[in-house]
Amino acid sequence: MNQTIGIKVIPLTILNGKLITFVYNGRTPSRIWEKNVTLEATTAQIIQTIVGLDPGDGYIEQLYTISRPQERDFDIAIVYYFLVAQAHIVSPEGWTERVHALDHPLISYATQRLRWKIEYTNVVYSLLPNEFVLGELQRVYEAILGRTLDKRNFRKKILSLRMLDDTGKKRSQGRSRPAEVYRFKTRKPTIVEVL
Amino acid sequence: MNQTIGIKVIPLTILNGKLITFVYNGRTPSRIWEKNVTLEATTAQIIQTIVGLDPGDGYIEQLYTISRPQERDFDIAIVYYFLVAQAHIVSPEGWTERVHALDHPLISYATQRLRWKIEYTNVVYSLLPNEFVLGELQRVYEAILGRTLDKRNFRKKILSLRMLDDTGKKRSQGRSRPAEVYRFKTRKPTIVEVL
DNA sequence: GCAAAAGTGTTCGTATTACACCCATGT
DNA sequence: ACATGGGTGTAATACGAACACTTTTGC
Repeated sequence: MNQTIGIKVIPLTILNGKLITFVYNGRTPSRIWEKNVTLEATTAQIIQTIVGLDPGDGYIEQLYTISRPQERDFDIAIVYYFLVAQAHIVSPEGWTERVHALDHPLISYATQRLRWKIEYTNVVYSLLPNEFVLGELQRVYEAILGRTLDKRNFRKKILSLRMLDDTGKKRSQGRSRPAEVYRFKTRKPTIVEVL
Repeated sequence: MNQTIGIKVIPLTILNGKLITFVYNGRTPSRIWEKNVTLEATTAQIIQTIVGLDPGDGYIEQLYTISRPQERDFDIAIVYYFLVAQAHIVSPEGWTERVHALDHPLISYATQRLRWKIEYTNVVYSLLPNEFVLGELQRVYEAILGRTLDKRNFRKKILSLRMLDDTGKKRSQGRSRPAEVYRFKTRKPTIVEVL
């Protein structure tokens, strides 16, 4: 029996104001790594074929490499997470929703990394549709940070980062005042100037 | 020919006020990973046998896993860095000093991670002897951050973190006023309370 | 007219920066 | 006596936290 190296991908999305992950038939999406394929390409293949999503629709980041992962299906697992907006997830067949907290130490580690990342990069874009209102953005931050935020302070902070463009459009949802619609200046991972 | 997984260790230390790394015969210390040995154990072995240091004398952290590393000696390299105080490095035979900046993108990534870590943990302890004076500590911070710091502000901040104990001893070096000698409260990685 | 979410400023406390001089020692 | 690094305080500013009411729409 030989060494097997696996790539695992933890898909993360926001559903109903919660940061959640999905498992497929009780397992984290994964595949054996084959020589002459980069780790990044394998990760993309997993997202494409197992998760059933377009890797380009989300944000991929390497999380950690562990030996002897619990599942015993690999000797080493190189773990990535994949952030994707709920809107891209079309047919959740065979998928089981899992709340994020205790599944795996790696998921809470991913959450930690995310908390830190959304403070100084624009990667939250990957959890939102192209156009959105500030309330939606705030709910994403709150889901990741696990606490509520003050609306005024949040808007002040976010707008000062100058990572959003005001589309000029307005959107009304239900019986409430219509909100300004925003869009990310860029949907590529970018470090936000803290000025 | 089969897949080969390598573990690499980037040793980092402070020498003459600079954060540097060492290579051995022009290569980063590494070895092939063998099944049934954890990554952590292999890393410790590399530090022990190739770097020639005691892993317990420094701080080890996983950095990143890459496929197709330049050296072509592995298909995949799982890279760690090892922080160690200059004082522990006894016989640098076969070792070549390398300044940190451009060697490898991973080294600048390690530097980034370090910059962020020393702000909220006590891991700098690993780059210092048991007892030291605040000037030495400041020089370590400056080497990692790559800029000079104001002495008064530095002392205020560091002492407010309450991660140091005053030994009561004084040390004079050369013709200057003797300095208070400090010691880390604990030499285990600890998250510093930001109070 | 009422429910629901959007939008908007000010105040306060804390943390960060900038900055200059005297001290204790070895030579 | 002088060179060397150690040690100390204050003022200005920037930043984050707390906080309440008005607006626009759908029903």
